[in-house]
Amino acid sequence: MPAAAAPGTTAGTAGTSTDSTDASKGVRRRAGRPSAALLDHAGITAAALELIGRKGYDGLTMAALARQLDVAPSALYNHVASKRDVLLLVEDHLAALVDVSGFGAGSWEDAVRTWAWSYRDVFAQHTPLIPVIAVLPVTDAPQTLAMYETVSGGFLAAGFPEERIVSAIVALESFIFGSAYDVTAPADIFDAGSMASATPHFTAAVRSLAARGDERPADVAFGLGLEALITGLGALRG
Amino acid sequence: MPAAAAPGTTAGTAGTSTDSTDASKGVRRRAGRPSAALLDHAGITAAALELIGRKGYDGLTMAALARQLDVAPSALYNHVASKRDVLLLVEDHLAALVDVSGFGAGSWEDAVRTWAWSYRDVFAQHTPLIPVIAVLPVTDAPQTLAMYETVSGGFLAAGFPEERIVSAIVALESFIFGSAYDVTAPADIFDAGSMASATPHFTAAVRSLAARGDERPADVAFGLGLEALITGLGALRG
DNA sequence: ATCACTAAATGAATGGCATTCATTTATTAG
DNA sequence: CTAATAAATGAATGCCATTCATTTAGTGAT
Repeated sequence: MPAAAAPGTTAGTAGTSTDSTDASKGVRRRAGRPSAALLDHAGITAAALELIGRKGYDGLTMAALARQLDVAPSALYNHVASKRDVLLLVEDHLAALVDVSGFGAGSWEDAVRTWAWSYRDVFAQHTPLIPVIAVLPVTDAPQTLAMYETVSGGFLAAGFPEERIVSAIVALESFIFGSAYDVTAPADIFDAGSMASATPHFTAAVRSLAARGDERPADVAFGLGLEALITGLGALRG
Repeated sequence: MPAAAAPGTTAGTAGTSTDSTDASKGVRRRAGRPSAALLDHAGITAAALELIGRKGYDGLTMAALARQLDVAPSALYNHVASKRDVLLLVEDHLAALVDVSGFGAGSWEDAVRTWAWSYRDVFAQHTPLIPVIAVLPVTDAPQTLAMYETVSGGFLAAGFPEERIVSAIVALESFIFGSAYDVTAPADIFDAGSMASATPHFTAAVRSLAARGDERPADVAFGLGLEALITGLGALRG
C-alpha cells in the first residue's frame, strides 16, 4: 500500500484516477464494461504461460495472473470458474505443441517414438499439470481431443483392433506422465547417503549407472521403456 | 471463537483448565515438557494415515493433524520441518506395504508382476503423494530404500547387467506412477461430449472399449503395458 | 539438592491463498 | 430511450502453513 490513494470508497464519480499499485502501463478503467473486454480465454492462457515461464507454478496465483493482465483478481472469475480451469486452459494449449506429425507419415513405430518423446518433453516442463490432466474429462479440452484423434487414427491405420486402441494409448500415456517427473528429479535422487552400506545391490547399481554418464539417466530409462512398449504393444496389431 | 474463554493472555499460573475447543478425551497439559513426549514420527504417521483414510488428502492439514493428536498445530514443527515431511513419512510407510516377496521366490517375470501390481494398487489410493515421491531423495526414506534394495537384488540375480538395473526399475516405476492416476480417473474421462462427431476414430475406439466391459479399463491398460515392459526389459538380461 | 539446559509444548500472530459478493457502468438489443 | 447484460471493481471471508516468544517438565552434572 504505497500511499493510501483514497480510492473513492464505494466508487464515487471520481472517474479517471491512474492505476495506483505498480502495474506498468498506466490508465485503467475504474469499473464497468470496457469498450472491448480486457479478458478472454486466449489472453488468460498466454498470461498464465508467461507467468509460469517466469516464476514457475508456485508463482501462478490468481492474484499474480490478474496483475499480469492488469485487472483485479475477481475479474478472472467472469471467465473461468476456478484456478483449475486456468490449468485446463494451459494444458490444452500445451497439447497442441505435442508432435503428432509422424502419424500418417512413416511407420507406426516411428510415429509413436516422435509422439512419445515430444509429449514427455512438453510435460516435463509442466509436471504440476499432470495430476490435473490425468483426471481431466477430455470434453472441454479440444486440442487434447484433437491429439487423441490423430493418434487413434494412426493406430487404426497401423492395424490395431479398435477395442485395444484406447488401452494401448493409456498405457503409453501413463508411462509418459511418469517419465516426465523423472526429467525434473534431482541428480542425486538415488543417493542412499548413510544407508548405502545397508543396500549394497542398489548402491552398486546406482554407481555403475552414473559411471557411464553421457546420456541423461532419465532419457536412458525413457528410451528403454518406450522401446519395450513399442515392441510389446505393436504385437497387438492384427 | 466460542465464548472468548480468557485463556490467560501470556499464560498466567492458571494451571489445569480442561481443553476448551472440541478435542475428545479431556485434560491436556498446558505447556512445557510432558512426562512422555506426545509426538513422534510413528504417531504422526499413524494420525496422518487415519486422517487421509477418513477425510482424504484435502482433509490432511496441519491443523487437522494436530487436532487428531490432541496437540497444537505448532507442536508438530518440533518433529517435522514442514508438511512435506509429513507426506514423506506417509510415503515411506506405504513403501513397506508394497509386495516384494516375489523376488527370490519364483521367476523374475512373476516377481515383477507381483511387485508392480501391488505398487500400483498402494499408490492408486495415494496419488497426491506421487509428485512428492517422484522427486524424493531416497536418503531419508528407509523403507523405500529397502524396497529398491530387494528389487535390485532380484534384477541382479535374474542376470541383468548392473548398469541397466536402475534404468529398468525407473522405467517400470514411471509406468506404475502414471498408471496409479488412471485408477482414480472418472469412468467418463474419455467422453468427447459435443465434439464426438469431430473425432470419429477416437470416439469409436472409446465406444468399443466400453462395449466389452468386464475388466476395469485401468486394469486392462496396466496389464497390457506391464506385460510389454516385462518382455522388453527382460530381453536385457545377459 | 540444586541448577542450568533442553526438548516439547502453547497460542497468538503473519502473510498468502482462492473464492464470493454487492456494486458499478459501458455497451448493446429492442 | 430504456432495460438488460457483460465485465469490471474492491472489500470481505475463511482456510492454510508457518513462525515466534514464551512456558515448563524432566535430565544430567555438580
